[in-house]
Amino acid sequence: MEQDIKVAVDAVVFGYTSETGVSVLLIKRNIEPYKNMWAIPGGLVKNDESLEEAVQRELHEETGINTSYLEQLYSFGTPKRDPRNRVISVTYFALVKPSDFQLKASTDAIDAQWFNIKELPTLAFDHKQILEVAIKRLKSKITYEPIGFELLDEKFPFSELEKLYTTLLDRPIDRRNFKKKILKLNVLEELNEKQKLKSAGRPGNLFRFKKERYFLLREQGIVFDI
Amino acid sequence: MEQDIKVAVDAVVFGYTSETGVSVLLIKRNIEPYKNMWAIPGGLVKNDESLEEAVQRELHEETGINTSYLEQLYSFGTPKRDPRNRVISVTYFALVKPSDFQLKASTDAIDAQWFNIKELPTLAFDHKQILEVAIKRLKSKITYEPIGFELLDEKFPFSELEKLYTTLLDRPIDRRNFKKKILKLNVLEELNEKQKLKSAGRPGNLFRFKKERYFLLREQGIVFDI
DNA sequence: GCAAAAGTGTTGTAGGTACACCCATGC
DNA sequence: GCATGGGTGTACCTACAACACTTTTGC
Repeated sequence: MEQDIKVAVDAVVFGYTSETGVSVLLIKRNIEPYKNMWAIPGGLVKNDESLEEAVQRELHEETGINTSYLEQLYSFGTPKRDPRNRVISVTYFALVKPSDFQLKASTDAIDAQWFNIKELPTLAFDHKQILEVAIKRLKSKITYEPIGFELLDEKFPFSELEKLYTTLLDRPIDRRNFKKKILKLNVLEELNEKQKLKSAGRPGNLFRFKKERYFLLREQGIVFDI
Repeated sequence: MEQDIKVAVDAVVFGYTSETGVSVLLIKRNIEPYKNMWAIPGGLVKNDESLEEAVQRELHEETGINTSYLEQLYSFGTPKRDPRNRVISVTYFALVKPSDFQLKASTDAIDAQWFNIKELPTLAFDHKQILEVAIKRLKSKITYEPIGFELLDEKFPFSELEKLYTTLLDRPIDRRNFKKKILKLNVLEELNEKQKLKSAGRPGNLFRFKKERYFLLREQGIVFDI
């Protein structure tokens, strides 16, 4: 028999806010199978578009989001992973700043929503497994590439970066040592602005990351340990 | 129009011998397109087999090789990468000991042969690009996982391991420091046998790697720097 | 003035790097 | 005996980890 396999792309999109922690973007499915269940955004690749184009398109259609940090994660192809047909899914890993976007649902999705990675709902298909791979990648990546900056607002107090790392690594970090290491990368620019605190406490200086230096480091596959 | 995309798997198989250095296994295509050109072994996935099963099957059919070290590398899906149809290729990365196998060609391949990674022939499709990704992965992986052992014979003199690393890293290594680092991993067992040299020189002790310890390290995603 | 959060330096230690001479074998 | 390759130890230095008190702000 002729090969009868479909090709899909799915995107695991991570975001971070200090209130909600590290979150992943999920959509509520509007069609069978797994109707009304939460799933990773994605869909079938069109005949004439590249895989990357397909992810960006599906992501935009289903959630309204565009992302500048997108890398391939893994391809899943177990025969029965989709009950309808055989579907190979090429999955992607994306990082965004949630505050940059207003989530919007679409025809295929009733709803699109951020979920803290520690409080995930039951997921459609093998998406639980995909998320596990993605979360593992995120946790490992943050220790050797300064991707934290993709997740933070343009200007942020140093404590935000520290909170992000603490959350992801799931352990406390020594503030002084952490700051020394990050500053040594020379990727941060300290601004003459202070953070606006909601409550008591000394306001911290705001930082911005230097784009050129940051992209240079990423290209060189920079290695740093936290 | 309905989706019309085929799914293939391809395997980049690396081997090492001290005579030929780090080599990759290629097949000479027996069919159009790119007939008589060298290519990475692979082929279309069958409807009811997993991706891993497909790679192992194709690899065995085309070259006679079985591999115990196999991991997914990357998926390539540019629309025009195959001139016939749209084909998504899920590529894999394999390590073998060339001495374990007698290469044999098959119907789809006139010939199967090892090529030093520095002396590659012109390749079919986008296989040059695939190989570049694979070689990059190999070079980086060898610095943080002790995969070198997958490439060496069961018993080997320490100098073989050193040669392998020197070749892959493309720089000289301090023998004493290298030995200290490797031995600290506690993954090697020193045997009471000496190497048989072809020419002059003091014969070295043979080593064997401790399987349990080695697999434990791999599971833990061990990090070591050369 | 007190609670909350940010800012800041030093010291000890472990691990990495650099480095050169002797030993066993083949011819 | 000479050429080839293997085996081995030390000293310096850098980089990381551990660690606590002061400052600024809100209330």
